[in-house]
Amino acid sequence: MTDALSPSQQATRAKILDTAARLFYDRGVHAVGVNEIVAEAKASKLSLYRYFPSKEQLVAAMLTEHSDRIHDWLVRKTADAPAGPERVLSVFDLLIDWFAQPGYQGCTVVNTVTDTRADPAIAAIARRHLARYRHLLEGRIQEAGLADAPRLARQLLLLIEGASVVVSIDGTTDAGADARAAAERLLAAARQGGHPTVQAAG
Amino acid sequence: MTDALSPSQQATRAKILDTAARLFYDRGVHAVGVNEIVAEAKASKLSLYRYFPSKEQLVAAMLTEHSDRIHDWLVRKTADAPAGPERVLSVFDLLIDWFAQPGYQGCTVVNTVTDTRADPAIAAIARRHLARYRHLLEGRIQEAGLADAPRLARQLLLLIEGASVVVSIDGTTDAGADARAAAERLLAAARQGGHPTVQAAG
DNA sequence: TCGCGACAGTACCGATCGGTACTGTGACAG
DNA sequence: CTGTCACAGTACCGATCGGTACTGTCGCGA
Repeated sequence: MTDALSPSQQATRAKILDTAARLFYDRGVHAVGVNEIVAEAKASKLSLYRYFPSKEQLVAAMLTEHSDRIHDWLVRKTADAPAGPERVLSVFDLLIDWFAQPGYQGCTVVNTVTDTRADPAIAAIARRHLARYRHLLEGRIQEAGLADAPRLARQLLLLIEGASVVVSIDGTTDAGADARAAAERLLAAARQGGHPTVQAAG
Repeated sequence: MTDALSPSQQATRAKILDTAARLFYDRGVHAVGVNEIVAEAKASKLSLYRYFPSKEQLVAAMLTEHSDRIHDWLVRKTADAPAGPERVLSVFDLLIDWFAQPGYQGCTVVNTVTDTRADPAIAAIARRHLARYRHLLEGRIQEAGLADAPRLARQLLLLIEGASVVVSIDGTTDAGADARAAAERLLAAARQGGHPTVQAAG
């Protein structure tokens, strides 16, 4: 095995990856060239193409690393919250803080899959990202002893992704709180155990 | 007033606009050049630049027209549905059909605002689009006699936008039904009049 | 019949794109 | 001291970008 990278090589690779992630997020994949990435990262194109065979694969590596980091962060942070429904809702509290960060422009995964519509590798990373997200939510919901966890997890994910989109378009963070309130109601309905419909409620 | 366009001029303009809308939706704004648009539309660049001063403004015109058309379509179709909560839910039925169309790649407004992140004109069109969407939902909710219409409208919009994103990434249409079921529960909770929380439900 | 204007088509412009080749330099191992 | 390797920097490649200029043609109104 000679394909292991030395510490300094890892540092160069990471520097390029971090710079690319920041620029891609700020302005979009198509609007940022490799020349700008290496200039900003104080690296050379030779280094970039040593670690990433093409711009496409640089984008894929960036997105994979980002998805992994977000997933680990969510797992760790929600584990700190008190058990029960509050732990499920803690996901929304994390997101509300995230949305409020200056320069928030929506979910990196969603933006990147939109930027690179024809790339099946990017699409696969995005599908995996959503699947892991649902898996995390489902686990937290089951821990809270709530029924119909798979469906609830899928529904909460809709609120999360919707809030991310609306926040980035509206420029306000209200959508985060709206999503949390909606999630609270959906969880409450599940705790009541029934499947009330509009008709049945009349 | 000599700035009115003759019927044949309107036809040329519309042909370019429709072709641009289709190509931009399929592959993204940055991935489609003006040469390809005029070739596909069987027009000339001279015609394109006669009616649209730049590619940016062509994109803006396309998005404005698209937003108007979607809004009119939603108003008209939901007006056909029976009054009451079912009319609110009819929005989701329309979207479920829409998501199932072959080649569905997400909401044009969201995709375009992601593609052209730095363009304030596009961002303004997108904000207006969401505001009209919320206004429509709010009206339908009020017609159904449900309380807390503004908040409910904002929450339903999160479900709609979230479902659009998830459908386009997952490649399945399940998210539409999930969004409808979640909306049904939120409407039922509003009809019960209370504001139940997870804590209060214990 | 004549003339005007919208038209499709094409050649072209400068700029920028992703990607390659090649410089010289500095660090480190034998 | 010497060879090696990763490095930053730069010049360069063909291709494509948005946008302009200029053909010749067609249709319509006077």
